[in-house]
Amino acid sequence: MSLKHAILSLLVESERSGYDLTKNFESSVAFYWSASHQQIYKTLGDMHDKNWVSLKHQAQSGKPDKKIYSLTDDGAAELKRWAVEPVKQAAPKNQLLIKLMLARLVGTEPILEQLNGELKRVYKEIATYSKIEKQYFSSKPSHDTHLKNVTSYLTLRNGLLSAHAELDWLHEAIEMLENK
Amino acid sequence: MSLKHAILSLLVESERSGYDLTKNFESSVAFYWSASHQQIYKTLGDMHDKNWVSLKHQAQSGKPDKKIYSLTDDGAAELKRWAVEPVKQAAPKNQLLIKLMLARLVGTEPILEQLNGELKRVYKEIATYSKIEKQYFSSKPSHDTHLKNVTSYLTLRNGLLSAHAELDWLHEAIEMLENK
DNA sequence: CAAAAATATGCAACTATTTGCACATGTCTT
DNA sequence: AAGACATGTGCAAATAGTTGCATATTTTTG
Repeated sequence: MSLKHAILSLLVESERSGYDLTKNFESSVAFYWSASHQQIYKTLGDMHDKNWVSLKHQAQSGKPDKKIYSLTDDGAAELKRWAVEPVKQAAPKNQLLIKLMLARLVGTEPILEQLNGELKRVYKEIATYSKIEKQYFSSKPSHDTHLKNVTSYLTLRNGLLSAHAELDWLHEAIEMLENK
Repeated sequence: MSLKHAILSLLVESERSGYDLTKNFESSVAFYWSASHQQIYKTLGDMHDKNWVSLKHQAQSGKPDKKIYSLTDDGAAELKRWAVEPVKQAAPKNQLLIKLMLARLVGTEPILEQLNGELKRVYKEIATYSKIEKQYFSSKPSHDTHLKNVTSYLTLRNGLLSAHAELDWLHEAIEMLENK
């Protein structure tokens, strides 16, 4: 799995608690990976056992204590090893296409409803991406931009291009099904 | 999960064995869902317990016996219920984007290698889709085409549009990283 | 003729993820 | 004052998926 590596990649930048990581996964990381807080706490424990991360307790006034995790040398080595290893392609899982195939069984109307629902969702997604693009990346990064900005920009572009492809497909699909 | 529903959707068309279903998943279904034979046999057993599928044994000369599964009324009802229920969006899982973020840690060269590897894979994928498009769908389905052809065509279009979006993104990403 | 591939099914162990619950405190809102 | 929301951590059970192994026969290929 890559959750371990997604977490380690955040710990490269700074030490973090499970709670901090959960927040990261809810905001920025959510664009390319997702995990619940239960999964994150569990995985931090597993990685601590493997000695990929080290742990220190931080007492806080008022709030509960934090358990702050940092990347160890072993963790950094594992992350470097994984980063250059060939990508393992995730198996496609597209519920909507199963449902589309069921148009014969349930009729085109309920399937068109589903497609229109997705259309709304994708529009919203594109709006979210566009907003971030304007806020943080008002001009396309150039050769003197820091590498981190470049990779963040490309992550955003990935989301935008995929969303646009889905939008185009949904328009095609809706048009063809409406003419049946 | 939707593996149950993907299997049921095939059993709508005809009764099939676990082996038959495995072959379906390796060829056509693979474009939108994937499953190993172990998983398919297991799930068929689970669905038999739920009475979503019924079972008959078929002796074969020479080859091992087959266990042929058919859709039951309960199975059909479940499939119809699921088909019209709102799509549950799959959480994004993109290893490549985690790796891209690691360009600072490991340098841009190994990441460019990964991106170029993906480029090759996507080119092949597009070639596969284009070949099928030519073989089976020489002309865009029109209003008098059977619904099943329309949905199959749209499944193919989904693959093509997604693959093209990824291709465009890879070109952008490679260009930007090369200029660093 | 021997080896490999295809046909056919499945268990067991492990890894990954989801869902539901639990607990403790602080601040902010109505 | 009551209730919601944020901070902070986690267990347990169930579901989903992967990996390795097992078995038996037939057909095809070199």
